[in-house]
Amino acid sequence: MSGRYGPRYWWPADSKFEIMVGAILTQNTTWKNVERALHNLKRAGALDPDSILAAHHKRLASWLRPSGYFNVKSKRLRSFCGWLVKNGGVGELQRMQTPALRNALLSVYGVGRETADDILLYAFDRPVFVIDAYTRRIFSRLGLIQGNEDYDVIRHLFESKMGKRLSDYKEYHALIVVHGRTVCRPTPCCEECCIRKLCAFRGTTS
DNA sequence: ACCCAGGGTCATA
DNA sequence: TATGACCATGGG
Repeated sequence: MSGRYGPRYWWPADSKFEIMVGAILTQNTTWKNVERALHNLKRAGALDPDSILAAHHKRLASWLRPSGYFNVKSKRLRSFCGWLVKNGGVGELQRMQTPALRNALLSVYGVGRETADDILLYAFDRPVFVIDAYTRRIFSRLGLIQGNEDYDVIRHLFESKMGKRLSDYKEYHALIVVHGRTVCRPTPCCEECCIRKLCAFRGTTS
């Protein structure tokens, strides 16, 4: 698919921290709305852990408002920044082994498995495959998984079958999300259109 | 008016 | 382990 569609412009950001913030803000939310929230943070000069920790909840929530769930995301972003600072920042955390770093991320309030893996893959450059709703939907349609397996079961399946190239992990997830948007939700509206849209994935998965 | 989006937490059984 | 309620904005 990379050959056919070329590299997607994926997870644009000026810093590792911006990627991490984006990973939390994009939870069940369109990227367009996340960009607005990120823009608010930048415009306020608050796109850094210290500024976020220093801001009052009311103000932080107002910056995050466009990304939805602004009250819970304010708390989640706060807890994440607290963890980041407490552990010496990105540079220090980068020294950890991937499994330990993943467990550390999962211990943070507001960081679940998918968010943790987004951060591991796109901010810490670790070869971890991100499983999202699109991955389940597309690959269950292809008959390669049932779809309701545990997150880590599907993750290990992908990681065992696709080698270890970091760029492949980043690119494949990007392609899945970009194309997953065009695939019908759980109940196919029609077999024809779904099969046509899924054609792009055949050959890369067989 | 309805459905959905690049999820996670918490209570409950 | 496995559901369900809840969070909330913006676009189709």
